[in-house]
Amino acid sequence: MLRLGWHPDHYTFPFVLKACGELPSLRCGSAFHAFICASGFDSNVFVCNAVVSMYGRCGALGYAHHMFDEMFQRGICDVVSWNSIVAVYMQRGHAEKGLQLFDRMTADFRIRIDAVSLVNVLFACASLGMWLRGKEVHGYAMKTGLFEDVFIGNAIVDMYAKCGMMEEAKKVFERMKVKDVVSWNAMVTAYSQIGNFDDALALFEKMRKEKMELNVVTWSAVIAGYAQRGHGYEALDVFRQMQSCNSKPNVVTLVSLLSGCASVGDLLHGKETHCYAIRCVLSVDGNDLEDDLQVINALIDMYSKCKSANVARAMFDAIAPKDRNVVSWTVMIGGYAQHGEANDALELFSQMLKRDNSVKPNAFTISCALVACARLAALRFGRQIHAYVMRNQNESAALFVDNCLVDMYSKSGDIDAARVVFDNMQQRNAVSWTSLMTGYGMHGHGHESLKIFDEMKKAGLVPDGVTFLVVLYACSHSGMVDQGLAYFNDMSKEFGITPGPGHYACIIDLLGRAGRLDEAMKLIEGMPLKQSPIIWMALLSGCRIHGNVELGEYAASKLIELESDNDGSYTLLSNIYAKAGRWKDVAKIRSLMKHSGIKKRPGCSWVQGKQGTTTFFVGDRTHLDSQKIYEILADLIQRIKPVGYVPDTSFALHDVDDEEKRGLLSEHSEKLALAYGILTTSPGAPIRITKNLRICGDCHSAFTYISMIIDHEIILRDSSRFHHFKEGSCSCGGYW
DNA sequence: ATAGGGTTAG
Repeated sequence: MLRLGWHPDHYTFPFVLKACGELPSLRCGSAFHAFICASGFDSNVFVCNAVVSMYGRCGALGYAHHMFDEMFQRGICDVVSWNSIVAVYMQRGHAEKGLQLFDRMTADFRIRIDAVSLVNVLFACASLGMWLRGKEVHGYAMKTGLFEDVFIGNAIVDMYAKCGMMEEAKKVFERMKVKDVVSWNAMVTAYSQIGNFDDALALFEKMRKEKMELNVVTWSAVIAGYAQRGHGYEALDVFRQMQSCNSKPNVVTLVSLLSGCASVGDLLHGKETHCYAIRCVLSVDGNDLEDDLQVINALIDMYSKCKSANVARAMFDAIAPKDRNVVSWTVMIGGYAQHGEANDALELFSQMLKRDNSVKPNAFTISCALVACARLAALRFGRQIHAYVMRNQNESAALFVDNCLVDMYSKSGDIDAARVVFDNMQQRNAVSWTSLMTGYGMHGHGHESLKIFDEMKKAGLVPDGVTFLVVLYACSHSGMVDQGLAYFNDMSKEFGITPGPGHYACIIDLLGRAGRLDEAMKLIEGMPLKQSPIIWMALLSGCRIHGNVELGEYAASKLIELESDNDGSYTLLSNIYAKAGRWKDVAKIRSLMKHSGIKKRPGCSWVQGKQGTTTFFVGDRTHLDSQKIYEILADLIQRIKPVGYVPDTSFALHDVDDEEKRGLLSEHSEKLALAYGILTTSPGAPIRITKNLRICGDCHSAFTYISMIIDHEIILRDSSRFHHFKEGSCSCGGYW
């Protein structure tokens, strides 16, 4: 246009400036601003107002305010100028500052406000939760007739909804004579966000039935509603409907959809959505970095929750390091912590701290790192994170992080530290209480766990299904059979909680340990539930403890029937046969496992040291100090034999002669870890070992004797609970 | 000028 010799007028500039704001491109915008000044158009209010908005949209708050001030000095501000600067502050998240300016505009300068001014102030009331002031504005709008404006009506509905006054919002919505798609969307999203998704869906259906206009916001809101409730398949279904209606999904739609795929672990649809994102949403030139990053972060999250940690990591690595934001780091760390290798999570977290750059962990990141520590029982690392939290306290996020700390300390074997964190919490919820109860339960302090349960109820918190799972677990690991049965009855009668498979498994476990296998079997037969593998596993392990071959075989056959015959069930059955000396049957199982391709998961133990953890597999000889480790072990075994230790070969699981069996036993990963712990731990300090599977019976007996002759307490966490070996006895008292 | 989105705990 300029090249053709045409001259822009004051109608042209606002359009050009608007485009700069939408890009947004501060460079273009300020270039036009300079051009405007040079050509004398800066005397025009219309143009100047557009400059203010442009700077605001480009995030240049200072420039915007400077422009406004200059106009103010020149005395050319009109209502639009005021509205513009107020809106600039609102949109950048400074609602309070915007509201202050609005008050000056009306009180000090007596500017006659219009509909846009009202929408601005309603927006501020909504985001600051100032419903009283919002109500005044509502009254003003009714008096002046501005309520008829659909924009005003929508803003009032939204204000009430955001202030949690759904009844008021509904009333206003129903009284609006003219409604548009925004009005309906405001109601749909409000219902969805307060958890009343039924009403949200009902409105959505009504919109469709009456053939109202549905836009991308409507569809995205419904997809997000399903996704947030873990209904990924329904979310995908709505996405299909959206496509068949020729609505074009955008970034928000895809991010919602991906979180739906993640929540149900649907890798296939996740990949499909990834392809769609590449085709239609991700910008080719990387112009829209913010939006792209959100989609990429959602993709990383989806891939790790769908057990594709490597793909997730590749995407993470593909983001330029300076472009990764805190969410990118958090989803990757959280992905490793929960669905992958927890060690990788801690490795990545350390990297994040080391980069002394702009990205600092937030409460989400810390929680994810603590989850990883809890899984590994990485007490030392967990303590460091605790110290970091103390240095960078953030009140508003304290509850979540503190709960993670309680869980981490409980699961890492420092129940006293868990208690200290719990006692110092400003706020507690049901998760805080149950985390502590789990800790005591895992350590075999059933009575303490139940005491906390009583205190929890006294504190006014209502126990739910998870709480009772923890209660029953605590009872079974402390041999409190009658209490456990009583709680099991109470939970449905007094608290109206229907027991699920997990609760039944706990009770079967409880009865099984106590040797009341017939009662356990009767309970299974009378169960009003679908057969579930964990229930048969519980029975099977009860049979293992009491050497009941017949019932064990039955439970195993049920597991195979349910097609959940994993290595654990075969190992248990094999243990039962071995205990009964039925070596032919042991061999049969071995060949069956070979035949069906089921491999015994390798046992693996790791021990906490000053320099981090050291891991051992069965028969591991890869360690530098291997020779010393085996020497220490051999020496210990020789020394405990005179005190009464007899190697229990039934745990060796191999149909080989006794001499060889004894060799295999002494190479179990937990024994190697203990020897290494003795080698490297300072005298008197406890040795902390973690094992991925349950501790082997022979190792348990050996550890008990060893604890008589060494100067360390041995604290071992296996996949079932904690064992504290001290002075010739173990805290588990046989309940493991 | 009004409506929608990603990461955390038992």
